Amino acid sequence: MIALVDCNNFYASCERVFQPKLEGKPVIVLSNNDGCAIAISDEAKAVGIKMGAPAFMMEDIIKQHKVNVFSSNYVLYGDLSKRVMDTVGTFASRMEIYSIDETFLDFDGMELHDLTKVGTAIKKTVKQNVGIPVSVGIAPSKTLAKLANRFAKKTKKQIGVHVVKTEDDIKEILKFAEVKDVWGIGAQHAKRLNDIGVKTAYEFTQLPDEWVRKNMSVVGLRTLKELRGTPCIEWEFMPPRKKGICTSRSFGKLINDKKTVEEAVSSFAANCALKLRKDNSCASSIQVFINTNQFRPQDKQYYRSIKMQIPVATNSTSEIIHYALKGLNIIYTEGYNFMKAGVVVTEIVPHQNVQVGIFDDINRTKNSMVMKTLDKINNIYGKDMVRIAAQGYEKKFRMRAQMLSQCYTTRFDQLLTIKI
DNA sequence: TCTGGGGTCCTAGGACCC
DNA sequence: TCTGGGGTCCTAGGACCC
Repeated sequence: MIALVDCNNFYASCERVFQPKLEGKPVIVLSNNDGCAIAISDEAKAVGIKMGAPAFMMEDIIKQHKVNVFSSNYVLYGDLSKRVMDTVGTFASRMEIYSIDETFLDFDGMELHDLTKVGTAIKKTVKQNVGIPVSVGIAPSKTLAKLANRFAKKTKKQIGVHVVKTEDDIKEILKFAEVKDVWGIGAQHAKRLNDIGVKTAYEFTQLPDEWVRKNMSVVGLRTLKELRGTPCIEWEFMPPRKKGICTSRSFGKLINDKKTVEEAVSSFAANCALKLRKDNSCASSIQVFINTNQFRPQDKQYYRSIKMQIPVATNSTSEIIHYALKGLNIIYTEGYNFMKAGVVVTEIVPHQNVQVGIFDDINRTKNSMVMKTLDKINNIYGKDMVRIAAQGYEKKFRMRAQMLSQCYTTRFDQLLTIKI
């Protein structure tokens, strides 16, 4: 059996941990740049706030219902996520962390008589240790565990746990779920399925294999079998090395001078280099892209990207900035209002596997010592305390984040003050 | 004023090779 | 009627996830 433990409205719940007065009140968290709602408490859902809705279109609802709005604070959420996972991990010998707020537990080979009891214990312990509410779904396959979890959230709010064992249990949750709510079936396939009269997950499981294979590829076929109770999705207990690392941001405002775009791209490149070093990896290829704001029909539109090889795989900030700017210089054209840019590093290899070319004249030992020192300083004094000159000083491209909470658990200067 | 960011996998089609 | 066949690699685009 497989359990899926999922944090309820995770980012909104994180904000509540440090402001308990928000319990029972509507809370939402916005995406980067204070763009869209990406976490919505039940109370905020109840007053009509929808996932992904742009903030500027919800101003009336927010004012009218006194919705508490937060900018996203990924440092805080990342730290609380780690604490949740540490607690959940004690309940099974093997765990696969699937995302910042979800983890699968492998119960195979464990003597568990009452799974509902186990689920309840997980929920209670996480709430007590970290303060985050979770739901638990337990079933024979990952896809069914996801559905069971959803079932628990929708129909057993107080308990927050649902166990699926028998054929009848499976049928019950399949008939309850719409096809669009199945993990692995997105909006496109859901529409296609609805068009041929398939509305529920149960009806989907009644389709012939061949139809699913033909119209939804092997991925859809796997989902089908998982829903019928046969596990087909492999465990990934160790996270595999990433194939690409991307840093991209919308700017806080439209930008039409090249120097500012260069500073933004340099900062994104620096962030990719930092992520590579944290992963102990190097990249031998880099992509840069820039684009205008597609939501402004009055503006001339522009999108270009470029991919370049890096002769010797690297994770050095200065080197990656160098190539990023080289690429930007090729694709940049004057006369547009730019809204977004990004840097992607790919062809990633472990640091110790880097092949050095014969004509390589860069002093890599010295460079890596500089990077180590830079990371050490920035670790203590905050990211970007020391940076490469190309990243600029003013950060005119900076995102909006007007309602940012504190880093309560990771910064000494932002600890919570308690008055007794 | 204003619409996120970071990933994965699969498939089809073109280029190229023998 | 019909224009070789079979393989690999790369890329773009589309689907999905949180």
